[in-house]
Amino acid sequence: MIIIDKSSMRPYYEQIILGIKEDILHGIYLPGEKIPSVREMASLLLMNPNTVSKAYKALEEQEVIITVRGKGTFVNKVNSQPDQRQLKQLKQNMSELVIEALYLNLSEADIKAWVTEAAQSIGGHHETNKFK
Amino acid sequence: MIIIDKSSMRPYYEQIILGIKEDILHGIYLPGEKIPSVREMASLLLMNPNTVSKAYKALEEQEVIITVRGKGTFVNKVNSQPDQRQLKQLKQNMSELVIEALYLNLSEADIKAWVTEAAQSIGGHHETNKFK
Amino acid sequence: MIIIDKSSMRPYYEQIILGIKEDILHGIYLPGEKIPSVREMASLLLMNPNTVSKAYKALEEQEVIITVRGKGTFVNKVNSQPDQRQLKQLKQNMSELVIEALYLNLSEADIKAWVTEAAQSIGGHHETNKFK
Amino acid sequence: MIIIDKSSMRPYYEQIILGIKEDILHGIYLPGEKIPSVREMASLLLMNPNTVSKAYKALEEQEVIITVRGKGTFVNKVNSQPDQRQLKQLKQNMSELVIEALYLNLSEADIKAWVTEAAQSIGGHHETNKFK
DNA sequence: GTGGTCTAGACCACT
DNA sequence: GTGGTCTAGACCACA
Repeated sequence: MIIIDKSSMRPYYEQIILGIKEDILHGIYLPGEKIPSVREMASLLLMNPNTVSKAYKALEEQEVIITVRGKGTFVNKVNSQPDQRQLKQLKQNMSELVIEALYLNLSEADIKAWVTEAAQSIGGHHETNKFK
Repeated sequence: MIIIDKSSMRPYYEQIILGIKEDILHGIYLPGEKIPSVREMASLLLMNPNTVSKAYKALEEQEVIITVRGKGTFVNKVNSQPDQRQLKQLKQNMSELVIEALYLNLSEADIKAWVTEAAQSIGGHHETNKFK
Repeated sequence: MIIIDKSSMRPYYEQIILGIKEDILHGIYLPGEKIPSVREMASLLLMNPNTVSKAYKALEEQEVIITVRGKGTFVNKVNSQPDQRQLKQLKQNMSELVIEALYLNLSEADIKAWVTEAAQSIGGHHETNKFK
Repeated sequence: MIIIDKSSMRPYYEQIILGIKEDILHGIYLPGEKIPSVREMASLLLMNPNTVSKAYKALEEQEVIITVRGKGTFVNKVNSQPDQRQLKQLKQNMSELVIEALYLNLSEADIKAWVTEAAQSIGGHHETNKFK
């Protein structure tokens, strides 16, 4: 279930992107399955369709979903060769996050515990991880 | 040495904040020591003084530095009691980062390896971690 | 109604902060309600938008208001767990004020009369005080 | 004993002013008594003489101390007819402080308790209050 | 339309 | 010389 935090700094459309990815990882939406249309999702989330549309476009660019004109939007199979640009960006973000965490007097182990916690709240449903 | 990535999405002032924290963790600036004045830093970074000032004010609010009007800006001792709000925010960011990473087909171990790498590129200079 | 005293030593942005808090305590702005946009408030107060923005950001940090990008700024519910740092600062200020007052030959009772006066010019509208 | 908080927002010279007033209220300096010279005070407080001088000038303007050329600086008797401007300013500050306090969910009684506490940490030594 | 960021330049208070 | 405040005006991301 996607929950939008209206008071969050993160823009709505990014929250939607994250929420859909999370749902896919949770196995709520399976590869090949249809996800709600822009309008449906908009009414589910009580949001402007334009905002949802922006999220869907971004997801399509990341090849997470595929839109078929006149039929709907479907979950893509996970790409086994991840986008190098995205990877680099993610690693950079992690590095910055670690700086902040160390500055808050956390240890490396504390940070890794967070990773474990986050991963376990998701893991087990996502097919591509079964074989790693 | 702080490097500003002008093409990054991250605003300059946040990059300055991160850069200074990183420098402190690296032991380039020691607690009690004076850091460059707003104007000096601005000319070092080829940046408007107001932008630097904004970063310094944020750092002061986080109790990373202390500014004394008319005298300069100084590195504070690291706060051993981290701000709960900041911690919560950081953990939330970590959780979102993990989702993105899992989606890029990374394993939990891959992510932890990033943490190790990031931490080791810093660790060893930061006094408060010696005793953890 | 917020009134800016241009001859006051207190910077404009602090006057705006105080004025908005006062208006909320007076019940002019209710929790959840939208307050004027940065630009509106700036034109109301005949002031630069940046100055208003600075006040709004400070108010958001104090969790008095919540800003939603692209939508506006809204009054938060009053925080029942006050910030310890703010409390300490306020008490310190009170202590200094009392010294000055005693030095002007006022009695403790005189000072308390001021407190009563100030509180009554506000009280009765602020929901959280009804239950204390 | 005057203590200067270098990390306080309040400028040094104001802290000196407050400190001297506090010492007089505490009976450490009595009316007619000589207080340390600018240079002595500066070396006591580890401060620049110019800063101390600024404080002394302000205190003289408020008729708290009297400087006699070639002899030194002396505590004045407390003025029984307080400066109306100062009174008004002080009352204004109190009003603002009360707004902040109410916003932090404090009751009127809480604020008055602070006043009592502050006054009692001083009271009893100051002659002009004995007769009120 | 909303707020956020950045620049440029002015003036002020403090040390 | 230090940081703090304020203005003016530009551009951008978000809804």
